[in-house]
Amino acid sequence: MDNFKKIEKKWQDYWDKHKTFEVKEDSDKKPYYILVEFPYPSGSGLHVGHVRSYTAQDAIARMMRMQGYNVLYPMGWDSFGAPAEQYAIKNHIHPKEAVKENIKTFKGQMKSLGFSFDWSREFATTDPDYYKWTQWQFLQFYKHGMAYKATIPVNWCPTCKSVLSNEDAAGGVCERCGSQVVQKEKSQWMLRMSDYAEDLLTGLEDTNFADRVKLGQINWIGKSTGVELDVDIVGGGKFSVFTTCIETVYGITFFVIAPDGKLIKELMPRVENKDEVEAYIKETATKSNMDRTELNKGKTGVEVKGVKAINPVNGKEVPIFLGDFVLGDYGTGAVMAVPSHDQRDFEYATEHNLEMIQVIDGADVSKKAFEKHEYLGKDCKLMNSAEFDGLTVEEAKEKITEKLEEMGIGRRVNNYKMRDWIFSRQRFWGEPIPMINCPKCGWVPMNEEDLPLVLPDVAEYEPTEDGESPLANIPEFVNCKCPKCGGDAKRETDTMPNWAGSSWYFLRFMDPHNTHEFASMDKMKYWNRVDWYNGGMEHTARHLLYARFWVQFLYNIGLVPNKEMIWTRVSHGMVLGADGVKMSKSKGNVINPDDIVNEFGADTLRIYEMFMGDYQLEAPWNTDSLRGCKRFLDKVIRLKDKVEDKAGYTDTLEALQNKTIKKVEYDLTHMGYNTAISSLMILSNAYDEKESITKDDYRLLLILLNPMAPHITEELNEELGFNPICESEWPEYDEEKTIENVKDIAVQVNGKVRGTIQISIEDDEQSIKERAMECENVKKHIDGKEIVKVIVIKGKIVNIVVK
RNA sequence: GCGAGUAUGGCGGAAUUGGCAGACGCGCUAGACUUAGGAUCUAGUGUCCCAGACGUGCAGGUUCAACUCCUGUUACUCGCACCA
Repeated sequence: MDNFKKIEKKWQDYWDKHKTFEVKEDSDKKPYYILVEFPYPSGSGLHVGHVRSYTAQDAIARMMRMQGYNVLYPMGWDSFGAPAEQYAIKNHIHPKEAVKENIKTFKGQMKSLGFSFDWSREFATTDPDYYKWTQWQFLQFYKHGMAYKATIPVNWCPTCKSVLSNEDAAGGVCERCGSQVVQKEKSQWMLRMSDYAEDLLTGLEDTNFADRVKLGQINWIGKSTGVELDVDIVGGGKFSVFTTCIETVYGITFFVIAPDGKLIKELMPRVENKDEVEAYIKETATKSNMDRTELNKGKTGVEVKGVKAINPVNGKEVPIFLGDFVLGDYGTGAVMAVPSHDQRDFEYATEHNLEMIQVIDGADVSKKAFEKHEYLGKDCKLMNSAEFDGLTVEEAKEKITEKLEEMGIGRRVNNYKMRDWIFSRQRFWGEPIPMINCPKCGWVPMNEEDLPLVLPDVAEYEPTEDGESPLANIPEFVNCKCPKCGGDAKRETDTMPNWAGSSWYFLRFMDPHNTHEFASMDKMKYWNRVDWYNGGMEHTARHLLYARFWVQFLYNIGLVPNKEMIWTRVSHGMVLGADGVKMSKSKGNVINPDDIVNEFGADTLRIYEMFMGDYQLEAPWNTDSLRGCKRFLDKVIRLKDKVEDKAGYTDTLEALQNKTIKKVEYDLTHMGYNTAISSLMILSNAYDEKESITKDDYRLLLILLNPMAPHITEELNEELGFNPICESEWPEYDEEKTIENVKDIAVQVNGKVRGTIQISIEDDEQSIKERAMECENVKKHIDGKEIVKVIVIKGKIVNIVVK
């Protein structure tokens, strides 16, 4: 029976030859764009996790094609990235060679699984024809004032002489060599993403993202409304703090400023304990933001001696501290500390023996702070706050803000956690940033007609001594003429982050071969937007936010038809190893899809991955369960022996068949793949119980199963003499026939099931009640007791309440 | 730490609106057919002190009725800005 290999190859060739899944924009069918995140073609080949989401999207695509939609389901390669570069450094070959090999492997694997991708639209982000447009779009950002250079700290390994990602610098130690990581200032290209914070927030209303996805976006943007307050420094100078709790302003007993901020640098000449302060700044430079803001750790910090600040509302002089929990790049890099009403300040004050002033009445603040989440909305009154004493917190918030505005030292502001996008990478394997630095003209964008700026072929891919991209070592690349004045100039040697190419690839799929635009407005208008986008949970915050930002910018300059180009976004759960943990080479629990396809067939793997559990949750691999799926398909094959050469449907199967069509249709569009398959198992079990079934009965099962197991169903369908399923229509169900006329319902006494009765649709409440009371076992439980009430839920349950 | 998610038999999971908890599959037990197979078929399979009681991480609450709603709590998984 194991001729599945032949069958699968046969139908894959058939689809290729007939270009079954290639779509054109001239169809009068309704367009529908299904997208799955294009993979990074790693050296280890396709992961069974890829198979899960590609199959899920494939099933929707195949069903919707049969339902008459013009379905676009494309695939490509997100092929820039660090692993290819690491490989190149080690083996001294150009990353593009490794990428080429990997893509070949991935594509072969995808074909062997029978995914209905439109391969005529394939591209890779590393194709110069593609990244030409990524570069072109960067120039648009630049020309609209959205790209700028800024000096910001990066993780730096002094031993490897290399810039590290936070991941590679976890715990302040270099992943590769174990050296202490330090923060180093570097000039980087930035995109003004924070300008879009509000639009990215409101834009969510024009999407159909799952709630948890929307929440992820909202939290990443991290909007908070509050007041920015100016604070004078004794003896001259001032700084600002941002607070969401201006009502506690009279409770300020000190200020804390960021060790990595600008302010401390300005104050330095006046600082009395310079050594101590500098040592603390140095220490902070070795910590990541996460280590710094962790609440459980001790509140470290040092007083900045010789400098005092003045609380603007009451003229009180208070000390200034350095504290690493204050971040230089969030808010104003300084906070007001009110230990009585903020737990973090409370701990800091306790540790450093600082004064506390309670300004909101209603709790004891000697042991812990009385915080906003405890006092807001509870009618708590102010105290120790001059003329504001006795006002409620809500009134005081407003009145104090008004007063500060009048005094000209306070402003209402929205603060966002989301920062501008650091767009430079000191790496080789990324899109070169098309900017030229001219000694006379400064930064000058390349002429658009000179794009793409292609990555050169080089022998070494190591970064330079001072951590610049290897491109800096290539004089032919670096030295150029200024497009403006024609004088000698130098190219930017940083490249773009991996996120760049994936921020707009879904637009390119709409018009992948366009040589004069990244995509034509006409074609984008035809497809309108991505209707259904699937990817991993780990991408729902950042990739999606970057992509939305990119699109909103393009929309604002009139280059895409919608402000949001992605309608529904869903995320699938990871496929874990059989031991319930993430698959990894080191754990030896990796399943290679090729092995499964070889031994069990693509259809079995597809069915299994759809059946393995709730699509949105992670699920461990289980080979026994996979065998069960093979058995199910074998059973479907065996059912063919029961087929009589008869048209029409078997009467007694009609209700179940209609119900199954409805269920599969609903489940495939609601990510209930596992229950879709279970309902098909139920249908085949019902077929199996019959002496014989008709050809139409059998074909119905094959069509419903086809989106998930496309090869074997096509083969069996052909053996029956029908047209290929991929050229057929999806069956329609009759709602009336899905309703069962006669049904068993449970009868409860005091909420416990004591019997069942059979009811039919026409039965009225009274007769159901009477029949329920007559049940043997029910009688036993209500005998001699007082009936308080009888609840009848039509078609569901009867509950008799007795005393 | 912040944000999100999850918790149901031996295992994966089901239960669309609060209405018979455990669908469907795996595994397991017994049998049939067979001569040895990861094949097929039949019956069974939440737990227990088994005419009944208990049971959806834990502790409470609302309700005629709670896996589902509310309050609190624990554990695990993911993301946190240069991994993709």
